[in-house]
Amino acid sequence: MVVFAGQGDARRSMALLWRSAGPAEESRPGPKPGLSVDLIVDTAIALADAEGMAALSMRAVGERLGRSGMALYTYVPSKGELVDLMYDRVLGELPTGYGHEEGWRAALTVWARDTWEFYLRHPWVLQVSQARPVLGPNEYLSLETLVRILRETGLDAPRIRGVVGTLFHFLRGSAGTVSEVRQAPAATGVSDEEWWLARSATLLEIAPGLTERFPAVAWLEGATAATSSHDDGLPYLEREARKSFETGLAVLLDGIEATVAG
Amino acid sequence: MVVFAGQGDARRSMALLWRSAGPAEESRPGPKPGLSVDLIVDTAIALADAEGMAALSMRAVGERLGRSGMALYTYVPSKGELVDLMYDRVLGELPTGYGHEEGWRAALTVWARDTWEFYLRHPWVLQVSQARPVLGPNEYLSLETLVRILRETGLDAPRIRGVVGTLFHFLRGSAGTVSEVRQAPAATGVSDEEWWLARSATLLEIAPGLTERFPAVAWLEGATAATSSHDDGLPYLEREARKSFETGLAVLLDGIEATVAG
DNA sequence: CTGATAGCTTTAGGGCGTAAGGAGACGGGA
DNA sequence: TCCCGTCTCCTTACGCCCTAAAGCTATCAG
Repeated sequence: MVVFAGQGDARRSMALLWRSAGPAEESRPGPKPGLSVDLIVDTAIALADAEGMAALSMRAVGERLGRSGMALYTYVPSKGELVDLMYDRVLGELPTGYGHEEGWRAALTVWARDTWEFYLRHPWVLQVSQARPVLGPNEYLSLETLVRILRETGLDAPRIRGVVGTLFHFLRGSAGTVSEVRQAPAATGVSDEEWWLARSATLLEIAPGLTERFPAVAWLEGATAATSSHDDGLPYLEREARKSFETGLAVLLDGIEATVAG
Repeated sequence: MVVFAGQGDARRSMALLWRSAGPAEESRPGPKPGLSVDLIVDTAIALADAEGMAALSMRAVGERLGRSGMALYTYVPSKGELVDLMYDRVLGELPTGYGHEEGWRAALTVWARDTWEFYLRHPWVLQVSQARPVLGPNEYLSLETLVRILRETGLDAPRIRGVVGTLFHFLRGSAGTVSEVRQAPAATGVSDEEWWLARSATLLEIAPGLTERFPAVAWLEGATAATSSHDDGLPYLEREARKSFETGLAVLLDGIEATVAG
């Protein structure tokens, strides 16, 4: 599920995203607000962190706040806007200062690992549509952080743009694999290993001659399984995904270096 | 929306995925089937191609076939399984033979462009969860195709595994950006340019001092806009996404080359 | 005190996936 | 020939989703 953002009138969305902590709070008729946008957004984030994007419904958020789902519409125009606000708020967790004393490659490595772990802390972020930038303050800030590192490479703007995209795609994809691997067993009630075993046993039975039909894949799986340790207690798929992340990151950094060298 | 696959009993799923064109078709009591799994899958693919994954409902597919939504459950155990079948069927479109006469880099470049365009032809494929492999014949085949190219590099299996992942993440992410950029205006009734203009105008008004707060981003956007041609009739965001794809691909290939040399 | 207003609720309408039960068509055995 | 078991397909129904609309009530300005 890619969750699309709200597109009510631009002015209201932007005001919500960029609202500065509290604008004087004049006294007005009617009951005092029992909730606040911040409270709602925080609650929604906690819910999404704990139970995933699929469990994020207006009713569920309302319930956590002791209100009906409809109560939220007083503060937030739609679920889409709420997701935008969650997204931009949570991006604020990302570190912003990566010193360049040790060179851009070291900084970029740390940045990538930080970002990767951020995605794993908030897997639902990976389901927020990237169709169009949300244009919130923290989105700007996180982009600023990355671009600052990359300017150290001396590459021109179009190339930096391409690298920015590639890094984000890589991180989102890689983290997405791990996070879905983690959540799928929970969703289906079958553990990783069990699922894998059941499927591959059935597969051999139903589709014989796999090794002959797909020799390169067979080679890859054989060689991978052979070098795969079982000491760390991680599920099979997650361990492989982590290794792939490190390998892929190294390849990417090499690629940037080669591009810089020109 | 990441669509999770079905996980009915493994045997039935696998049988559906690997079923060989027609197993004798014995005569049985009861009315003749008016539909078939193939017909349903093809119809569902056509629907998803035309109107996106969000429009793919059992009712909608049934309607296209002149049946109720529930009629499909005679052929397919659940929507999840249907999505698996769609996914594996459509993967069959991918070319499989990339000669290595011109070297792996040339082959990989063509492969990447082919795959990228495949994703743009079937954007809904990007919304199919990658949590666990579907393990259908065409998934195997497409992986086989890529691994065959990559074995030419002489890299070891773990590294090839990392590169495979990185390439897929990059392609899926990059194509996803373009496809969402394309579908979002349709979904919201606002064109790309309009949306962008409205947002950035409002942004400048509501969040002044952007350039000072985010100088690196301002530099990047200024420099990009300056070099951006307007001759090809493509919407702004799509043109940029295409350029980023080519840049990113070059960086990645350079990275693989460096790793090989490494 | 009065009237306007804002917070919140309930109701309702149009989606969704799918469980359950029933109608009718058809082939095979008696 | 007739009946019965089986199979396709339908309708109904449940519980979830987002959100429009209308109504209740607490609160404040005048």
